[in-house]
Amino acid sequence: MQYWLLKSEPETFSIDDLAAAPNKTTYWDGVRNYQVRNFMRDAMKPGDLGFFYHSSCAIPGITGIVKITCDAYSDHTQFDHKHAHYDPDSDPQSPRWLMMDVKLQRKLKRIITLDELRQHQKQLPELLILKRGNRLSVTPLTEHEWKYILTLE
DNA sequence: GCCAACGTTGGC
DNA sequence: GCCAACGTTGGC
Repeated sequence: MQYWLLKSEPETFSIDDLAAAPNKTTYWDGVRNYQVRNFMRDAMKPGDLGFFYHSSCAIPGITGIVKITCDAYSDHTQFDHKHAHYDPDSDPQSPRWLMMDVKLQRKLKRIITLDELRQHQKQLPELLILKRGNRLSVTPLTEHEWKYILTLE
């Protein structure tokens, strides 16, 4: 069992959008970063849990808990030349980019803000979201980080 | 293989 | 809108 933090811009797709989706499930498309692709390909497994994080917004922070519900599979948007994430260099026989499905487990009772996480940096010294320059849209968390953050709720 | 230019992310 | 950080691209 692994733990993850998944960033989403709420103006594009928010925790409430996920709550309103059929079966509270969506596919996580648009990853165009090799490190994140490799996480999805090599490390993320069905049953893994993730924090749903709102980024690039007024109050960045953790808003919910999701479950990974399948292994990574080809992200179809890479072959759609009308799509913003179209990748003309990806070979359909060997797709470069992957996505997976996530299902909402529950919304948090309240948002655990980035600001609040920073106040607990001593207890979370390796939390990647708090590191300078961290821009990965998917990052792993340790079990300790996962459980500690949940006690803040 | 180096590295300058450029694009993107994301907090503020 | 600004800008620091970082990944990618492409000329050499």
